[in-house]
Amino acid sequence: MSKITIPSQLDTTILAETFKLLGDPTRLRILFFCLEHPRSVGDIAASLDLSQSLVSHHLRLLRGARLVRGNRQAKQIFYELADKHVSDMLVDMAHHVCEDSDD
Amino acid sequence: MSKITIPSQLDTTILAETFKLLGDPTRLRILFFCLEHPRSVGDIAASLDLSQSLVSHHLRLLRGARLVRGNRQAKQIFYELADKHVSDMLVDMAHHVCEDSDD
DNA sequence: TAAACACATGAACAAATATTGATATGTTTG
DNA sequence: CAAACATATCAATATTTGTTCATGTGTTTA
Repeated sequence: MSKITIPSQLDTTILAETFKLLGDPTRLRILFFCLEHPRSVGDIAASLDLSQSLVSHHLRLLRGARLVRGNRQAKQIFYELADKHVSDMLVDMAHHVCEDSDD
Repeated sequence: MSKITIPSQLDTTILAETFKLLGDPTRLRILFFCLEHPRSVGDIAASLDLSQSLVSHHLRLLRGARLVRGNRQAKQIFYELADKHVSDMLVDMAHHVCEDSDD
């Protein structure tokens, strides 16, 4: 049930790559910005004061890890979190950081 | 209730630093190895086939972020996860990665 | 079809980071 | 106190990674 399973070295690498992607403030800001509803690349760049190129680069990485997905709507592409797993995890972690208890 | 709270930019930086620490395979292996019960530095190094120096460096970072804590027992220092928050989070994330469903 | 718009990509560079090897600190035992 | 042991720290290096600038791709509108 609640038995702890230690991941293999391979799994650990995969898990680390996901964490690594979340370990950048810019990428986290993008993710949280897209948390409530899909956002266009331009909107992300303008609202977060980032260059369009930079946003695009980060989105590519996030896309590659299936953390976000985007769908075209006319000229724009709207990005949202890939699934509920991801968004739940983000919100959970945010809460973990907010809390300060040591036990 | 289940209202999403978007962290401020400062919180995003702190959150990113935590993720960044978890975003290294070696560090993750160390953490999972110490998940069940405290482990000495030498045991970690030997079991995970890492140099003692490297393990010590990583433990320093993990210690700084209060992800692990160690207490001396004679010559050795045994490290364990800092609190249940951290261990739960690790286990949860491991499960997230293991699951493959898109919904 | 050509121009305008929105986004993606490639090359290049600076900054951050993991790892190593040598050395220092602290603890125990003779 | 000296030697042995376990861990920590320092300096240096090699790799990774975030960011920028210039350019490319695809979609819409005139």
